[in-house]
Amino acid sequence: MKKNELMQYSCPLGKAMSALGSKWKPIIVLVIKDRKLRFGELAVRIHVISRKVLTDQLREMEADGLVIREEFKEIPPRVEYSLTEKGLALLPILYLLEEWETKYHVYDPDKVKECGVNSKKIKKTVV
Amino acid sequence: MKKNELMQYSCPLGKAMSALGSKWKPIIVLVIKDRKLRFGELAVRIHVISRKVLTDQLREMEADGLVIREEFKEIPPRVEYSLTEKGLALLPILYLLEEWETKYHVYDPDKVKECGVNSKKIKKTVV
DNA sequence: CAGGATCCACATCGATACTG
DNA sequence: CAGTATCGATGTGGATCCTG
Repeated sequence: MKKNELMQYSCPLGKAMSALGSKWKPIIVLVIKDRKLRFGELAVRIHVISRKVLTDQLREMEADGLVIREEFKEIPPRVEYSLTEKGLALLPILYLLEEWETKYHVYDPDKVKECGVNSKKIKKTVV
Repeated sequence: MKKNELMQYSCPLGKAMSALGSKWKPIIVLVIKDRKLRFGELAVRIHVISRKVLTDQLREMEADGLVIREEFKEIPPRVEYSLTEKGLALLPILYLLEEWETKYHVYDPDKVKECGVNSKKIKKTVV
């Protein structure tokens, strides 16, 4: 997502969407939600995402002030992610979005496919 | 945005984001907001977006039940777009997002750049 | 006027291999 | 363990030209 192109027309909304407008960020926020998680735990919980992309997303979210990254200088390395106040403040809005989707949901088999977490399979069959 | 890959882990949120998770859709919703707009009017108001992409986005939003497309068989052609109930229901959430962004906004010159509508320039200089 | 069709450039994603 | 580096495939956006 080309962030810089988002900042136009409706500025605050543009910026908001640049902070969470990616595929993964809202989901990452929901996954971290209430407890610190290590990188590996995140990777397992959202294992449809490659580790590289997960890293990228987390870095951007850190830069956007959504998550806190704590690196422990240990062997083996340990890194824990948690939500900032800003990230936490996003939760109610995400819940509203879920409600909204649930309420106005029209079942469209072409779009819904499956909701399994094992997307490898989905991806292959869908694409 | 590969919509099909969004439907995992957190389903309702995934679907919600697939409906408005693109760069432009939230902005389009805000622009249409309270009155019907013709295609050309939309294109002018969001003139950073190419007409092709605007068309694509509107088509997807129509399929997602966010907007209504009314085509008048006239010469010259006229097409008017308006929000569905579902699209309207999204407005308060978008306003919350704006509030959220405004409240937690941290000024980061590397990210904010400009909020001008003339993004050609922005793009060139940024990239 | 509102687009459809093409073509091209560029980003982004995913897989793999490697490192401290 | 938690990344980084690299490469290739895929997707997406923009520009241009064409049509009813």
